[in-house]
Amino acid sequence: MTQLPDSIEDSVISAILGGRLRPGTRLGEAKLAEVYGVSRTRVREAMMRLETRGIVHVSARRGWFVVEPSATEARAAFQARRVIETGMLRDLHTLPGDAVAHLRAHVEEEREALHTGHVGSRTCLLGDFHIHLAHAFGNAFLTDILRDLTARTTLVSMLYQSDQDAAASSDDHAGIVTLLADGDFAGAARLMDEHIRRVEDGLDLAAAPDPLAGLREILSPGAPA
Amino acid sequence: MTQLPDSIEDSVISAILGGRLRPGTRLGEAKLAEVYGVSRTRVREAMMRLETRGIVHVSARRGWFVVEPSATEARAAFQARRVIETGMLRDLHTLPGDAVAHLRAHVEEEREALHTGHVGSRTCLLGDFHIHLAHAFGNAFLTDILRDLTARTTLVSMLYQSDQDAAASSDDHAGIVTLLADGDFAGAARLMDEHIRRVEDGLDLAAAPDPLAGLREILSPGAPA
DNA sequence: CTCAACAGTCTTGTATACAAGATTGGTGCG
DNA sequence: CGCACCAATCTTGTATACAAGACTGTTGAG
Repeated sequence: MTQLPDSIEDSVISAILGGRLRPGTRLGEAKLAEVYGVSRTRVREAMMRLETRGIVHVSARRGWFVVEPSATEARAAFQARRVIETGMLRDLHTLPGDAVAHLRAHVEEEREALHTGHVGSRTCLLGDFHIHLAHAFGNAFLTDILRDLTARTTLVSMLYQSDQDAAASSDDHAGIVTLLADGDFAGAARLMDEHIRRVEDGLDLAAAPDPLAGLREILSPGAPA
Repeated sequence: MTQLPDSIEDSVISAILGGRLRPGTRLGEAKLAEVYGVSRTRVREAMMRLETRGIVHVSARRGWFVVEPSATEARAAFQARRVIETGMLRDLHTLPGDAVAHLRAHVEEEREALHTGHVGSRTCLLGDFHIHLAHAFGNAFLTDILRDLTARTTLVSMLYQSDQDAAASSDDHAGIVTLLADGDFAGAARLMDEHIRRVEDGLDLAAAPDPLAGLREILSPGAPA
């Protein structure tokens, strides 16, 4: 379903969406250059582009890091998504003929991923729903903006998620598609508002961003201190 | 009011907002490097950042150019602004105490610029209103997004504006501030919707983007061919 | 044993050199 | 006179070299 990324940026973003890159992960220029088989120049360019999109940031002479949104930024990212996505649905009058079918198919994919239990593709699909919805709306700018915001909220979820009920999210998505199919755009907007709020409220923003992100995977099999 | 820009990006953007840089203008790396007194490397970095923000684009081995939005992109840019700004106002419950005062002061500045008739600062101020409003809303992401979208719609106006009644726009702004002061956020959202639609409808999207943009300023004092 | 100072290593920051393609102006043929 | 071809020039694309700062591990004094 997801075509393999052709650029370094897409590759990094899809790794984030799929949960393979965690917030705070260091992305060394030399290492990436080797991985992608290009020179540091290209890697640097890609990193700078990702920086202006708010996906990574650079710490002077230390390296590039996947952003670790603060509690404030986490709230703001979800609010931004809520504002844009509900605004979009409220502005909606008609949808392209095949849009509902595509969205329904996507929700079906989500369901399957829920059952097979593959966490990576599940997270990725749940985020993709919103991007597909934006795509159906047909505004390229909003689609791009939401893609970046979704990447950020995915990072937020990795940092602050308490339980993040994936099944409930997918149910919301299904409900939204049903309302869209009925032409009840205002209703869809309301449900979208609740949906994003629900995810947002499920976050534990008091949880301090894990300063040991990189260590965890190495230490996780060991006994607690 | 507007502090002088400290980065190349800000400098370019403020030149666009002020109407000093027109769509299609070529920005040569060597020339910019000389102007800013830096090496081509820095200029290139800035240009690439502006490219991901949709402000300039690169034509392979020909140079960097200020974007010339197509009719489709023009419509999409305004729609995106409408969706976001109305969504923002609808999501509003309270406003910081000094926000209304600041916005009122800004509208007053617009009025003065209208009377003195300085086109550059007028255009700049009319765009800035929306950015200040976003700032008052208090979401940094949305503010950044709207800054870039406003730059784009400014470029659109330069290409497709038929008459662009600045006075009417300023009146709309004043009306929005009044409604905000009364706490009528839904009303403000409605007026904002009308306001952006009005500007959008005032565009002549049939007008082909001027392929001779760069020549005009040189030839304008001369007689028609 | 603790801690401060220091040398070595690693990583990014920046400039510069050179390659590759685009444009321009000129030249010669038809 | 018009047009196609070609050389010269200009501009960006990419790699690489070197400088500057940050981190790590060691060493020695107290």
